[in-house]
Amino acid sequence: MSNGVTIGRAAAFVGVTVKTVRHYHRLGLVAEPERDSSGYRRYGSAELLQLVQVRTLAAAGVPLAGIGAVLDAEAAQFGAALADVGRQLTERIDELVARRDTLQRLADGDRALLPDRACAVLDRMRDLGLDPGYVAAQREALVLARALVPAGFDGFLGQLERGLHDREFVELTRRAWEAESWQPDDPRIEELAAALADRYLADPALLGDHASLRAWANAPAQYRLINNHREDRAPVAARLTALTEARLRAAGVPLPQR
Amino acid sequence: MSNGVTIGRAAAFVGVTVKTVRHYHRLGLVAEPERDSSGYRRYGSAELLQLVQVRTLAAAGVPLAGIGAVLDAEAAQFGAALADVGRQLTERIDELVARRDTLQRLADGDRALLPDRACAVLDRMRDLGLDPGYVAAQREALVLARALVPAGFDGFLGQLERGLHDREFVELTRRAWEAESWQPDDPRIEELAAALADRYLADPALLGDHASLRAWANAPAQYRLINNHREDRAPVAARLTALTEARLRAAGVPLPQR
DNA sequence: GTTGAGGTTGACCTCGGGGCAGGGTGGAGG
DNA sequence: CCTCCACCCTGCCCCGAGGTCAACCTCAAC
Repeated sequence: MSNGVTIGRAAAFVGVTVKTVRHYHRLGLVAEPERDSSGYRRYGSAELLQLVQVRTLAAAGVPLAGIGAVLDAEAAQFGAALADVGRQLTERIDELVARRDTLQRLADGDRALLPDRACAVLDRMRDLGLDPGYVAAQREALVLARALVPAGFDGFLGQLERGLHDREFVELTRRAWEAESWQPDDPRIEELAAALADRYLADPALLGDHASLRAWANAPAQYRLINNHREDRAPVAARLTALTEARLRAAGVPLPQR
Repeated sequence: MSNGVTIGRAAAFVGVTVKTVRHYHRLGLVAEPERDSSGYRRYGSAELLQLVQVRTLAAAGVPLAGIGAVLDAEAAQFGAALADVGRQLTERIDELVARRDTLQRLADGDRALLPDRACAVLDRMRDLGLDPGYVAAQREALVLARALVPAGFDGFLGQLERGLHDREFVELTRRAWEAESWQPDDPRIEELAAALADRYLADPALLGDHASLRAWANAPAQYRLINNHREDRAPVAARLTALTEARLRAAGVPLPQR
């Protein structure tokens, strides 16, 4: 007799691949048809009908794992089940759209990973003639700060902005970066630390506002990490920072514990 | 010294799970930090920075496999790479939206798997008092026909509609369904087949229009499958169909070969 | 007889991790 | 000291919806 069609024809009729049909069999969504004398599956109309039903639901986005239940459920539950699937689809769509929006903000120019205000600060640093290496280091510190201490990020930015408006402070910053080429025991390092501490004490706003200081105090581990960033590649700067911090602490400034 | 933070803290800082961090290590997206004396990973700022960068891109929908390349690429390629990812995201979003739309059409009432016109035909069958079992069988045949011979589907529908407008034909259909309770050798079966064939020959439009007939002729395997659907559960109807077809062929009607 | 198309099973791959097993480590409390 | 609890380590299998590769078998045509 050789009743029915082979799997290839059945798959073609319904518009799927042979693999997919076998996959549905393995999941129990479509009954296995009888085999002919040579072991080939022979599909009759009943199996094709199931295949069409499963395919229609799958193409509509119903997860394969839920198709069995949907087909078993009669009328009343059927609509509810489909509505449920639709809700899940909507959620995933919204998530993907949000991702794409984030991506577009990232791709907007090369200013990835940081908001516009931070990019402006970095641009300003470049314009002031600060070393590109220093600017890059600040950029990394900002990226870290934003992720690790989001509550203190705006304060951190404000602190940087204020520093850039202070000509003397900018000069000190420039020298501090140049100090990297000095010997580690150069006596000028101590001098520079003292000058920096004096500047901070003369204008405490350079250390950040109240909210910002509190945020840092609440996250000492993060403060240490960000503050020590690039320490290995800039040992002189590290020593400079330590000396300056010591002086500030001695003057009563409540910096987070090291 | 115990420098740096453990994996759990690092993960919490960045807002991911410990598993995710280790996953990134395995993919080479974040450098493995040094281990302390007990074998624990100790994260410094450099690793955290990488983690933040990777996380930001991943959250924006960049596939992990592409993040390495994106981070390596400088400025110019960076934007292009992100734009590319954005395009892929848009494609997937469109696909999901299309799925959801399909789903909503399906969920609209219990009339799944078939278009409105077909549902109307089935409703009309019910209204005419035809047996629910018969209507269900016709529904399955329509689902199959739509998937297997889309070109002939509208013609098939039209054929059914015309039949429903023919009072005598409806009566014959009703009797044909009742015939299932007869013995397989009941002489009334032959009579009924003759009456059906006569009715078809009296109004050949009941067999479908030209386009429809051509579509069936081009898909004999599908015709056979759909025509023989439920044959196993309705042997009398099967015999009835065969007898009727034989008469029609004898009268010169070009039905597809069995 | 041979060739090419199409059938059979099975095992392994995708992507972004989640979950569990089995065991080690460190600090706090009885 | 012992125990509890939280945290860390590695390694394995799991998810969805199939794709891909391998090795072999069968059918129809030349």
